[in-house]
Amino acid sequence: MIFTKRQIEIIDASKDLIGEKGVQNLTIKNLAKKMSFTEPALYRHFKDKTQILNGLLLFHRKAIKNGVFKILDSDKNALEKIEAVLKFKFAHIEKNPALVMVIFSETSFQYCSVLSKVVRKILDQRKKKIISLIENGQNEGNIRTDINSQQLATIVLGGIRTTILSWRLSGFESDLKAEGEKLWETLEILFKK
Amino acid sequence: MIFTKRQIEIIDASKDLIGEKGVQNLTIKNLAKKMSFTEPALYRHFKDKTQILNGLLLFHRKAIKNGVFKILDSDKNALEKIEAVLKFKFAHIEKNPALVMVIFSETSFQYCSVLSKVVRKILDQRKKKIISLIENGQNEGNIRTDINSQQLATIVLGGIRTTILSWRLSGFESDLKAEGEKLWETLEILFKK
DNA sequence: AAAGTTAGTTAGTGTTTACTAACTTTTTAT
DNA sequence: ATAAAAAGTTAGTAAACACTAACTAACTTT
Repeated sequence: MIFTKRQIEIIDASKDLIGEKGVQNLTIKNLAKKMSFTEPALYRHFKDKTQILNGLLLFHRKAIKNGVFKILDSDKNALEKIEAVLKFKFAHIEKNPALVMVIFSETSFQYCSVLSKVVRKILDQRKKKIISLIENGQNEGNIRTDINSQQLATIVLGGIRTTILSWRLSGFESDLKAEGEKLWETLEILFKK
Repeated sequence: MIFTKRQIEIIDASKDLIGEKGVQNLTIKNLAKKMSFTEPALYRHFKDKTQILNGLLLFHRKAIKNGVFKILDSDKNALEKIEAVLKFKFAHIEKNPALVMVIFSETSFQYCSVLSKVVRKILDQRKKKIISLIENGQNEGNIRTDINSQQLATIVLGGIRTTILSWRLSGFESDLKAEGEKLWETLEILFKK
């Protein structure tokens, strides 16, 4: 999927709207106002509202994917890679608080099949990546092997999610990066052989 | 807060509607249909829609609170109590899948101050309880003390949340209780001194 | 038996929603 | 320079939304 300039502008505006007041703040009216043109103009660029949200998800998925790929391709060991991925994600999210709102809105998307599929795919791939990193770490001898990779991945993902949730509930005022560091310290101790 | 019979029936119907198709499926129209009476009749029992959702949250909060209190009052040690609380929660949620949808909808409530306060309070109290249980366990010498209770609580809550999320994304078809058991096994190993 | 209360009804309001048809302006290609 | 395509406009639609006014049947209280 490739986006035009205008489409990216619209995706960006959508992200801002959601970041300001949640998914229900993303209406065609508000979006048009933010873009300072009229509502029908939006339909020149996206078939319907679902496609805008779909675009938002795909666009940022690509951004995150690129960041994560660089880390995976580096010559760090698995444990260091997990740390780097974690830090990258917290940094990306701190810069784009709106994304959290989107990710946390799986519920709202659940009965829009197009969107729920995308969200599911994102979460699924993320889990797979973490699992394989953990397995690498176990093979390298840096991560304990008395708990299987699947379970350890649950712990990692859970830690990330809870940390982000706390940040959101604090009104984005707590220091997400600092909390992320703390989380990593904990995970490192728990995971070491 | 005390509820009439009819209010509880309405709360129950709301829970079902949300469970079927998410929060956005809870409309006055659908609710009236499910109750098989007309829309205005609902307003004899609740001031507005927000109060219905509020009622739903409070009603189930009470149910969970009662269950958890029994566990806290028992003569188990802290580690056993954490295990019992975990299992109780997974069991309660397996029986009331709709509740998950509500809990996972914090985002949708975030900009309705009444509801966001309630959700926040629920999550906050839950965290506090887990933290104090962990501290008890640390004092009893059953839980490692090289990681502070706050961080360990993040891990517990994260594990719960991720497990429930996976279950939901599986369309409520995976075995939540079994996944809960696995989670506990993992936590037990990780937490032991 | 009269008066009041509770819990329902019918019929409707105003607002917001996503979206469209028809027209105009601007940009691009030849 | 002109034709075509792209990107905007105005004016509107139908459907969904939460909610209300006015009325009534059926109980309860006194």
